[in-house]
Amino acid sequence: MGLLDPHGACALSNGVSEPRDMALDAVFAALADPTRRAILAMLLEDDMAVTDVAEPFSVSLAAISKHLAILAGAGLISQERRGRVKWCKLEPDGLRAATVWMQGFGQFEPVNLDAFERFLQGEGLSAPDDGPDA
Amino acid sequence: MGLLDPHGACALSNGVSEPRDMALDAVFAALADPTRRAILAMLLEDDMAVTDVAEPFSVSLAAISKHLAILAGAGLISQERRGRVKWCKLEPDGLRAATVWMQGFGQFEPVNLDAFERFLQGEGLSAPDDGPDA
DNA sequence: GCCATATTCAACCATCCGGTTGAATAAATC
DNA sequence: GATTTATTCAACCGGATGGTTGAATATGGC
Repeated sequence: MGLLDPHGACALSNGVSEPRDMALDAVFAALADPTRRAILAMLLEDDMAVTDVAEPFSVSLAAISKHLAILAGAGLISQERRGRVKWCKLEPDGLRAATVWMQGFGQFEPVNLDAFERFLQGEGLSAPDDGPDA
Repeated sequence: MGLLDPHGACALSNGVSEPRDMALDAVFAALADPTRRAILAMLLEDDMAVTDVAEPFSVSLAAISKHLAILAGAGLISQERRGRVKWCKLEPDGLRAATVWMQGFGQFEPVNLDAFERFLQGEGLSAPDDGPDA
């Protein structure tokens, strides 16, 4: 499928509804909530048990449990039960499809140096030094 | 804080709710709908009038109008009224903050060559045409 | 002025979402 | 076995969301 497949899973007049992008639906919907984004950021530092994830938030444990289920459903985290504790682990690959989809829209940005730098940082490569602020 | 500020605008037990990421909320929520993603992909090719945007979809014009309002509210498109026609234009910069936020999670991916290629493509060379089977 | 076109508004509807609460399940501990 | 700890389930609630319809509002053309 094309990077920017213009006709994802949406109601088209031809009646065809491709289920191709349900994953993107779930990922973006999961990211649309600030609590869930904060959870992802926490898991970026370490795997955590559900109770520990919930600790910094002022909402009920059940609410956090639901948030985690949504994140897991979107493939952004995985949950492994060990004993009575359920460990939550970030699944960075779950973001890849969404990231790629979004990058398709970068072509109109003149340079996008910020993103480029971040990308290199994330890759562990050294920048091809056209200057740090080129 | 910054890129991966672990405590965006969400309910924290300390009662502090930073309004910093409302834009991210809006952007991701806007992207969570397949119809809206399809609209963005259409606008990637050309500016369009509301009626023309609505044409390929099997939902009412009013529904598309609402979708466009949501996209505009998220800063992903701009709308300029010229005569009785309202032209819709992609605003790729509206995606930048979200893209940068997401890229912060790429650091766990071993190589991410795909994304790297896409990145380079999007950065300047020939537009990464929507793909052979788009 | 009148009619067609382009778009939105307003009201409504069904469903989803994020939250709550209290009970239920399951595993570790005493 | 009883209790504490970890997590989810089930029911419920208010508000948002995506959709509809029909009327309203402009604007352009005749």
